[in-house]
Amino acid sequence: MTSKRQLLIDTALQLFYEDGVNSVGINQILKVSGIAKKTLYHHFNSKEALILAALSQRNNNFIRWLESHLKNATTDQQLIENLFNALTTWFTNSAAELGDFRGCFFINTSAEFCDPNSEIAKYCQSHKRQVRAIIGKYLSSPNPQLLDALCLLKEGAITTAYVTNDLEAAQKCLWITAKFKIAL
Amino acid sequence: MTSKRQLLIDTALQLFYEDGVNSVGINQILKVSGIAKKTLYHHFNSKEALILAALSQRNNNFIRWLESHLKNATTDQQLIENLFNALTTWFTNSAAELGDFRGCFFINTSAEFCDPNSEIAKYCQSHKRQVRAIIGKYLSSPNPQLLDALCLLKEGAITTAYVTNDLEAAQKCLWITAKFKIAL
DNA sequence: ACCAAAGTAGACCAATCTGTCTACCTGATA
DNA sequence: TATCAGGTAGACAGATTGGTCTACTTTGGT
Repeated sequence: MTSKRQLLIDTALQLFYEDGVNSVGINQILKVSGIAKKTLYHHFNSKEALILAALSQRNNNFIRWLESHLKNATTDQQLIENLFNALTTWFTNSAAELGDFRGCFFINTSAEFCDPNSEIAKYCQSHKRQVRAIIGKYLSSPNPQLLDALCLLKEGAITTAYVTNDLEAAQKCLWITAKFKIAL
Repeated sequence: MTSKRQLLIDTALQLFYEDGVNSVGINQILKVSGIAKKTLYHHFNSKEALILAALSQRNNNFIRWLESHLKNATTDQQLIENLFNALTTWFTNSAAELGDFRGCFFINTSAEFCDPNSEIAKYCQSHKRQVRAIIGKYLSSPNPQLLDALCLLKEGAITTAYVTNDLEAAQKCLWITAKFKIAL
């Protein structure tokens, strides 16, 4: 069955997100999941392939979670509130689907893979594009400048919440957007 | 003399920033710098101590660079322009003092060290506090909300420029601040 | 002139890393 | 019933990791 494959991905994602991709060895993943090494290399060619699978899994989880928070917004103002309120639930470990907050898995993983042409770096880039597209989809009308502003504030909030442990970062973004009535 | 010590720090910082702290081994630093292992461990107790020294060096470089760009601003508007224009020169590799852009060394290093109580994570946190304080110092009057906005946008710009290779991220921040006349 | 600190080269250690391999077991399907 | 993908355990290989150590040389200040 593919259940072992899935268990490997789940375990890898959990550990990778928790400790960083380079800090987690194959053997640790095998130990935690209770799966044999041969089985891992039957399903994945290399550690990199497993990392990509974990990134993909996280991408799916994150996008499903994000979309569930944005979908019922009827105005741009509501969309903005939903977005940053959702981030706050994430930062405060109230978003069970995303696990204990340890920053953005894709930003963190990018930091560990310098080569911007690696598959891993490219995947992280595409994740950010997807997230941007989703937020844009729920805007009442195309508005690249507002979209840029929301994405930049979002990235700033995630980074700030993680590095400086400022759990209010997303709420501050809300106050900021409230101040500038830009194109709302 | 301490010249060897300094050479070690310079080499370590260069390699750490380029490839990530966990991807660079002690032996690589020794090879590049041409310094003996005994000498390294004479000056530093451990790799972690060397990392902390490299972080400190980078902190000094960055703050000196930042301050040089902000100091002659006479209005808040000018300060904001100086800040984000400076970031753009960094992103486009026109800030020689900071080396080829590879994101924020402190964000990247935080991503590699999960434990928020580690000395390294704490140092990264304190760097961000210092940068915030410097920007605040040059505001015409204390304005925590504006300061929050600038810091969040700044973090967002750095992260976005690095992960998605969007070199215009800082310029977008400028357009955004131009739109909202918040407390200027 | 002397002495301690700072430096050299590099062997060595134990641990860990990714990845390969042998030998065997299990269960579903043709 | 035969077959084959998927699974097990774990030894093994080859490289690399951070760090210690010995034995020796260079250098600068008193």
